[in-house]
Amino acid sequence: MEKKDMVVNMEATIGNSSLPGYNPFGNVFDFCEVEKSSLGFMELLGVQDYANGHQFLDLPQQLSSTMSVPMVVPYETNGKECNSEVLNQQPATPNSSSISSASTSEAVNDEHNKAVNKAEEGEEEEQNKTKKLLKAKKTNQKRQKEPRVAFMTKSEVDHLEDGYRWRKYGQKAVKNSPFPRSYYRCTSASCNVKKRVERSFTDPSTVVTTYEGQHTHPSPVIPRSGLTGAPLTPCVSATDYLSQYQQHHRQQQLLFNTLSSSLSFPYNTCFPQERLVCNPGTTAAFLKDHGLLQDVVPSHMLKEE
DNA sequence: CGGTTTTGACCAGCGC
DNA sequence: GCGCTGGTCAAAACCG
Repeated sequence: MEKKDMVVNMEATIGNSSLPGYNPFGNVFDFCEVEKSSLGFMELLGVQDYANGHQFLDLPQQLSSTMSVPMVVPYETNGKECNSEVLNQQPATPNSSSISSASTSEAVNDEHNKAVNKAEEGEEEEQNKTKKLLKAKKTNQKRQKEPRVAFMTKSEVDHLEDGYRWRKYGQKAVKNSPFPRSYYRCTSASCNVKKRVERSFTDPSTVVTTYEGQHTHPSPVIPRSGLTGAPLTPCVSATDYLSQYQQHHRQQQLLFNTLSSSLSFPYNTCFPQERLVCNPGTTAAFLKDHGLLQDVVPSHMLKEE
């Protein structure tokens, strides 16, 4: 039973980093600046080791910086999630999350439409038919799970701007938590990316955002000129900071999406730090193929060898 | 008026 | 079979 485990690799990468404060993507120092501005309501929280069920508690000290760390929920090849409870930091029940993909929903909608068109009976019977179709469809169709990426971020706002447009389609109370979980779907047609947003009850200042799937379109919001990767400038207000943080968050997700799609995410070999930093040749080729990264990766990182 | 949010209902999967 | 929980649906409300 192979586990696609990226979190352990992330720790190794961070631990071996010769540049304290770099995350595996090399875009951390901006938030060092923020922390010094004493407005730092966001900080590194640690990384959950999903494979072994414990946290790397010393990670904040290793990094000595503030940032949000992308975390990956590993999946076994049989499709079972190893541990989905990022928020509550407790073991999840097996198969606790049953997720139907948007393609499933579309298929279901097709069936629904067919049922509606065919039915000549009264409304009630029509509805019953539709429900039966829905049930049959859901029962027969094996649900496929998309790879997930979870961000733990200290933030005062629940729904962080990440450059994409989302439609909220549900909200549920979470067991053992006073904070509800919100469900969002990307508004772009044919894009089946979803995300869940929930606030940690162990640390209410922490927001856990879990992305599922990969966008099939570029971000509709981000102005490319704004993605320089330059360090954050000193902030004069929490609003300024929030704005810069949100931009950073967008950058991180963009980078993660780009890497994910380019490296057949979830990958289980190495983090892209070497690609981006240690191997200029690879970096150049990489950036040539993935123009967005030029906006995301700090320029000083690209120059290093 | 069109897009988004809210919210109660429904469903699937799991444990007992 | 029953109850619990997470995820989704969809009608109504809301908003710009």
